[in-house]
Amino acid sequence: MTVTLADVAARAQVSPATVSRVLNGNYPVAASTRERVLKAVDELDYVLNGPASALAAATSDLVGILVNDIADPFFGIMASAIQSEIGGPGGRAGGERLAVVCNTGGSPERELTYLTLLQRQRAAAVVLTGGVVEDAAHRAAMDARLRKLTEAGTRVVLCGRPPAPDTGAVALAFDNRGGAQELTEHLIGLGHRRIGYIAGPEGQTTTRHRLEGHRAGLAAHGVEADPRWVVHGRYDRQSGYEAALELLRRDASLTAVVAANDSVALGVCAAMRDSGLAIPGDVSVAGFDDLPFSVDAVPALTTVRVPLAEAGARAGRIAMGREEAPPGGIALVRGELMVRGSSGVPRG
Amino acid sequence: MTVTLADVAARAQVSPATVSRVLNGNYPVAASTRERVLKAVDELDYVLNGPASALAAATSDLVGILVNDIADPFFGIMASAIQSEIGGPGGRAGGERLAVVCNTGGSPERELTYLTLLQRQRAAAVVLTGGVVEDAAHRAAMDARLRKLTEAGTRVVLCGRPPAPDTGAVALAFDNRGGAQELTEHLIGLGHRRIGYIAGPEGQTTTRHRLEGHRAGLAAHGVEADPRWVVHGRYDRQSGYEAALELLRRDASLTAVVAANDSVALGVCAAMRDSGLAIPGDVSVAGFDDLPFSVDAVPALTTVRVPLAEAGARAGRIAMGREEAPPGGIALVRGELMVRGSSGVPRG
DNA sequence: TTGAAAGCGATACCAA
DNA sequence: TTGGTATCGCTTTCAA
Repeated sequence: MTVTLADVAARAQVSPATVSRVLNGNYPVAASTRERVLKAVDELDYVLNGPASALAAATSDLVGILVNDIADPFFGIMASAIQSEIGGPGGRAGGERLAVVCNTGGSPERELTYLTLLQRQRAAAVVLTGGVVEDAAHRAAMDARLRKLTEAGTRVVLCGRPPAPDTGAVALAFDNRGGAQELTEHLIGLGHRRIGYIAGPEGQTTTRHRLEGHRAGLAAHGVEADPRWVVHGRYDRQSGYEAALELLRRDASLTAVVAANDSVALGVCAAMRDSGLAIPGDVSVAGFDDLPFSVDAVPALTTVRVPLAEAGARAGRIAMGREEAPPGGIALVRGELMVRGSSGVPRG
Repeated sequence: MTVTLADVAARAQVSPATVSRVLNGNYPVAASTRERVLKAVDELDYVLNGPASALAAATSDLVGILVNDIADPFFGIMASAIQSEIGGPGGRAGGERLAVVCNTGGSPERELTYLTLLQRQRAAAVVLTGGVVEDAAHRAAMDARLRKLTEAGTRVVLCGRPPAPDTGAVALAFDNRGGAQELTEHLIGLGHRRIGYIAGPEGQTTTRHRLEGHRAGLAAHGVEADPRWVVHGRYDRQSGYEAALELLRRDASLTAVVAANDSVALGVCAAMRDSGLAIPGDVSVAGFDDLPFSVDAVPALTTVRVPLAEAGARAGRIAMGREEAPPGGIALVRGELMVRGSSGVPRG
């Protein structure tokens, strides 16, 4: 029915072993035989059986990418960067690896389940992106799974989350604290003194680190830090919308708002518009290099550029083993934060 | 070394066949034995070998999703919708399927290569999204590949591209013409008469259909259609930026611009800002339900809602065989267009 | 309801 | 440089 390696071998009048060698190209084969084999492959329109070869070779050409939600442009860019790095068709590496994108939705259980599924597939590598819930039990479970993976020969990269010592996973951390602090100081530099902050979900690493950075920024300049000026929410637009209204309800005299990520910031914009709060012409936005819409869709802006896609790309490189783990196992990369500050605005 | 099914069988004191049955759950097994097996699985921390089982069963639990670029929010949303539909962990289906996301970058060759790679993996289903190059040779090659796939038992869905008769693939078409016409008429309804149009890459189905719809809209209302008011570009932000400038260079008296998709429209916004063209307060934007940023990031807008994610979800459903192909093999869904019109604006 | 055993289709080691 | 072949780990008849 379907064409197998043996069929090709028969047609080319060689052994299956030889065909395999030609196909994998990692073994010396006479030019003439190679010719014949390739011709047979072509004539029979032969397609290798992935599972069979993965079974025999004990490794597949699948690379897992865990993201919070692939519909979020942030993770889309990460996934895209990693993909071009691992080199499927069109990738610079020229390999033939396929990217398995897994939406965890931030759920610890799903995260674990996906890791098991990827282990089941004997994935060549797994890249975990974004923050993680700070929970001892979950962390232990994760570490166990990660260790299993690396022991089974899968390369594991933590991209934007804390290192996991003794698991064999390589970590590529983002400097969430530093990024947050820098951005808050940017607003302070613009003259703001009453700055609201919309944080991510409580209990997540990124949430905590960014908030710490924000506070550090305020402290460094002796700026007031009213606890009522901090609201927690999810990392999405709707949450940003609601949080912005809540902030203004608590204190309408705020002159700037820091949103924990771009999607949240867009929600803030929407809230200000819908609630009849004018968006001033001299609004200032500080965001990523990589989420162009956040920067370009709002007029009259100021940008603090924060390279990020490069982090994803680098993670891919590490996943594929083309780069060693950086000294200490960690590389610091600029964070993934966005600040939205409006001069002299909103008063409800 | 690694735990196998046999190990579990030994520990549970049953045959491998029984363990397999328990794990797959599609076969009657005594409750007591099942207990023992599951206990053994747990104790040994056994993880099924995917490739082995795929080889034996001649099918995998991988679902391929071909997109232009996963970094584009449009495709991110599509991929996300399809994923939740095919039911990995957390999906409603509760299955254990993994999504393989493939970035084609619009390249016909990559498209073909990826299809081969997915065939190699014995993918359970493949969903192709977005438009396709209108080229006889490529079409023939694609059809051949698609036929191979369906013959091998892979379910194939064309989502947003023309049907491919006799390939066994199910098509879920977007009404690009209708959507474009509707949106252009929306602008006409707002009083615009000098409307620019930024089209996608020449030679693609979506490009042609949308442009046709736009022209039909103009014609239906006797509105002028100056050929100079149409510029072609890529479906990305930068292209929109350049095209907008080009349009205004050609004719600064335009009062509205239709962009062939959201990313392009964002580029238009940026161009207007950078070139010092004021963005009026009463700008009107018509876009998707699903790309919130395009709608929310621009103040004072009017929206024409065009459902789209539902198409992706439906594609997933069809891919998984939970829904039959609609009558005639085609379902029409609202298009994926965005209009950006500005009243009484830009003059350079 | 359970077991025995024959594949599934490549890979890679050992010879030649 | 090439061939023979055991092996990978699971699924699935066929019997019992």
